[in-house]
Amino acid sequence: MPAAAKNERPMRLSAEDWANAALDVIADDGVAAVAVEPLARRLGVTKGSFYWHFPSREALLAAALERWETMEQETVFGKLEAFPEPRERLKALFQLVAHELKPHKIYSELLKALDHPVVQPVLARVSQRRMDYLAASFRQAGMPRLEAINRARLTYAAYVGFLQLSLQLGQPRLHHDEFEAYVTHVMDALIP
Amino acid sequence: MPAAAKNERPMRLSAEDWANAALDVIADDGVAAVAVEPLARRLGVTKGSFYWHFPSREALLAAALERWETMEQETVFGKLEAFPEPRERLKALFQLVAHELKPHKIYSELLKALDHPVVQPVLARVSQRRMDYLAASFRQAGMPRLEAINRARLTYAAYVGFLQLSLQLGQPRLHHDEFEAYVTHVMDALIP
DNA sequence: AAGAAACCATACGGCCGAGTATGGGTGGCG
DNA sequence: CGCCACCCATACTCGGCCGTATGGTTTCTT
Repeated sequence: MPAAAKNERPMRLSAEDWANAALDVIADDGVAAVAVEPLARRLGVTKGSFYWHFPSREALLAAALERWETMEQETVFGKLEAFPEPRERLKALFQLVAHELKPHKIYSELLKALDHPVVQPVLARVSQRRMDYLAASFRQAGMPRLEAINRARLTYAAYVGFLQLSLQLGQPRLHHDEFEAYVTHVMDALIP
Repeated sequence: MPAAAKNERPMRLSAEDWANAALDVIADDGVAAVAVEPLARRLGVTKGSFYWHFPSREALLAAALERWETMEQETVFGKLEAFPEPRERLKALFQLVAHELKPHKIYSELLKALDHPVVQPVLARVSQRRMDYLAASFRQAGMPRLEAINRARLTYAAYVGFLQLSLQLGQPRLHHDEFEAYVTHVMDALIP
């Protein structure tokens, strides 16, 4: 990653660099803020560069989302393979989600851009995978099938809502103690 | 409301008409879609009309949101005054939210526009009021104070997440039976 | 070193929406 | 009737972003 694009004049970029920059913008200001010319300024080049790598803005979005989807696949599920106990795995998942909010910023912004035709199918896949994973874990924890599915829905909805409320509506940002109390409460209420 | 703006040529508008039209657009296509010129076309007039009633687009948004905030105040809480029993009131609230999704479209779209400085404070107020109401109900149902607050947070997060997932990501739109099963599951899990 | 390929700058046309200026029409009210 | 608020149309300017065209420069290749 060509992090410092400020001083070193001769900076050649690749398509991946553009996709990464697009993801950064999405995380900070949302999908709507992904514009070619501002992005080029941010990278210290002009749009003449961009249109060599991509045919259109849409293509950049598609590439960025594809990149994000594969990355999220590995990071989220990878860290949970270590927990064979379903209940412990669920607790680990809750803790994981609760304590590193930064990687969830992109998901939250994509959620806000769900009307965009390029975003919708990606989010649909990712969300479905996650909910299936949750349902399977609840099932392994002893729940009957339908109940596990509904509990997964509820849990994932609580996750999504929590993201929107705490990330976007940054207002009532809980402090450490009461936040931990909240996480504990959620686990008690949702994990059988 | 001057619903049919198609044929009757001499149609005078008021500031309220513009605010209502803005709310319609928000419900359908989000806050970003509230633009003066398209709105004027939709109403069968030109922007010359708009800039008589409002000094800017921001002012229209502010007026529309103020209007929405007062209206939502009455409708949502008004229907629940009939239930003195806290547990019954909570169940009624869940049923109410689950079965008339249309009035929640605006809330969902505003949630997606939370980065907008005009939207943020309004949503913060409304959300806080609703969560306070939830917390009070849980408390009346016998929960200790802190637990009631956290349960209110969880419940409201589940509501927000459900809105986003079902309204925006319209994909896995549950059918009647399994939807009712889901609502029942949620009530069993969250209402003590 | 010569040519090809990769990468980028400059400059242009076009769309669309925000505001502004200005004048015209329609109502009520004396 | 005539005046004055009220309401709207027309016709601009301005800025921002998309996409295209074209030519220049660097880097690889042989």
